[in-house]
Amino acid sequence: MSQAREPVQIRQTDSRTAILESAERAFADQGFGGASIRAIAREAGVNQAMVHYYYQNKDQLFRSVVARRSGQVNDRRNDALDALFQDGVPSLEELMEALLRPTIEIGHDDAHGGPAYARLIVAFNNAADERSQNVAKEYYDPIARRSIDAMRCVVPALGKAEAVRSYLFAISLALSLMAKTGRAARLSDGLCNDSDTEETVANAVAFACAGIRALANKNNIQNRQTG
Amino acid sequence: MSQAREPVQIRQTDSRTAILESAERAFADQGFGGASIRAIAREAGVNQAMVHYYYQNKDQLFRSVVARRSGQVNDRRNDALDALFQDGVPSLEELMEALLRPTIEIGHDDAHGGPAYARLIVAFNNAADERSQNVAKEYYDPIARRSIDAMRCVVPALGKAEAVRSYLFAISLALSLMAKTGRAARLSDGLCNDSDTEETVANAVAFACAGIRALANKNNIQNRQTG
DNA sequence: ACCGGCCTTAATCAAACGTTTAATTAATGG
DNA sequence: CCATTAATTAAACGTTTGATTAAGGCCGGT
Repeated sequence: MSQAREPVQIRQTDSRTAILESAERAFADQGFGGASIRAIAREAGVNQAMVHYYYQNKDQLFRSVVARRSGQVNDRRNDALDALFQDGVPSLEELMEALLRPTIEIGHDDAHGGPAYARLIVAFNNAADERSQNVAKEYYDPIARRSIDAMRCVVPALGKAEAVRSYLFAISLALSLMAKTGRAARLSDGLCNDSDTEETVANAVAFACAGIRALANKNNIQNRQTG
Repeated sequence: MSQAREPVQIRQTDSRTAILESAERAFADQGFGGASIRAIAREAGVNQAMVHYYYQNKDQLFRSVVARRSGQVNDRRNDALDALFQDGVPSLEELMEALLRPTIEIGHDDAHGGPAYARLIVAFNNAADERSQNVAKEYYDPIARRSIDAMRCVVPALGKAEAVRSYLFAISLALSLMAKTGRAARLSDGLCNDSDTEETVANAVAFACAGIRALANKNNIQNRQTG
C-alpha cells in the first residue's frame, strides 16, 4: 500500500490566511481603531492569541493586510507596463487602462474578498494618519513613481506636478468607482451598475484620459505665455 | 457708571464649540473608532462629562461635527446654484466651479480648522460603514441630487447614471486635492502646491469638465448605436 | 436671601480593549 | 521512542473605553 506521502501541507491549517482575510474585512468596515482583534479572531474562527502568534501586534497585522494586496496589484501593474512599453510608446488610453484595470478587477473579484479589499483600499488611499502614510510610502510609492514617469513619457506636455496630480486623480476616481458605499446606487435609483468590470474600466479610463489631456493643455498654454 | 449691558453672550462659554472642533480634529486623524472622548475633552480643555452633557454620546457628536460643516458648504453651494441659473443656463465650467469651490475654500481656510475639516470629509466621503452612510444620506444627498439635476440640465447628453458617476468623480477628485496626505508633495518632490486655492479650483474644474464631456460623448455614441 | 437653571467637576461603572502567559496538543526528525 | 518544534488553547494581565452619577458653583430673577 505505502501510498505516496500525504500532501505535507496539512500543517498550517491556514489560520494565518483566515486571520488576514477577517482582518481585511474588519479594517475596511470599521477602520483601524474601530476593528478589534477579538472580533477579527472570532470571525476567523481562531483563538484570539493566534493573531499575536502570527502577526505580533495590531499594527503589523494591518501592514500585512495591505502588503498582500499591494503585491497582487503591483505585480499586475508592473507586468502590464513592461508589456506595454516593449513595442514603443503606447497611447494614453492603453497606459491608463494598464494602471487602473488591476485595481478594479481585484476589487470586483467577489470570490476572493474583492469588495472588502475595495472598501479597505479606498479608505486607506485617502487616509492622512501617520500609519497609513508610512504603509503607503512603503508599498505604493514605488509603482506610483514608475506610473508617473510613464505618463510623462506618453504625454510629454505634462509637467511633473500635473503628472503627479493626474495620477492621484486617476487612482482616486477608479477607487471611487469601487467604493461600494451604496451612494451611487442611492443617488441614481439603482441605475449605476458598478459591478460590470468592463464598463467600470471603460468609464474610469475615458474620464481620466480626458482630464489628463485637459491638464496637459493647461500646462502647455501657461508655459508658452511665460516662456 | 452703570455702563451699557455687557455682551450678553458671555454665557455659553463655548465649551460646546471647543468640543466640536477638537472632535473634528480627532475624528479626522484617527477615525471614529480611534478617536476617544477622553482625548477630545482633554484637547478641548473641558471635563470629559461635558462631551456627554452637550452631545449625549459619541455617535451624536460625530453627527454634529458633520452637520456643522455640511451646513456651511451646502449653503454656499445652494446660493451659487441659485445665482447661476437666475440668468439662463450656465456653462459646464461655471457649474462645476460653483459645486467644487465651496468645499475647496473651506478646506483651505487654515484659520477656522479648514485642514482638519478637509481630512475628515475626505475620509468620510469614502467611508462605507453604516454610520457614515446614514449621515451622508441625511446631510449630503439633498445637495447631491440638486447638483446632479443641474449637471444634466447643462449637459443634456449626460444620462442619469453618467451624471451620478460624474458628480461623485468630481467631488472625489476635489477632495483628493485637499486630502493633504503628504503623498502629492512626496511624489512630486515638493512641486505640488496644493495650498493655492485658485490653482486647486482651476485644476479640479478643468479635469472634471473634460472628464464629464468624455462620459457624455461616450453615452451619446452608445445611444445612437442602440437607438 | 434664596431659589432654580445652566454649567462644571471628580469619582465611579461595567465592558471591551491589546497583549502576555503558561500549558496542551499535534506533527516531525533522529 | 523520545526530543524538538509548531500550532493552539484558556485564562489572565493592566489599561482604556463610553457612559453615568452625585455634588457643587455660578448666576439672574424675585
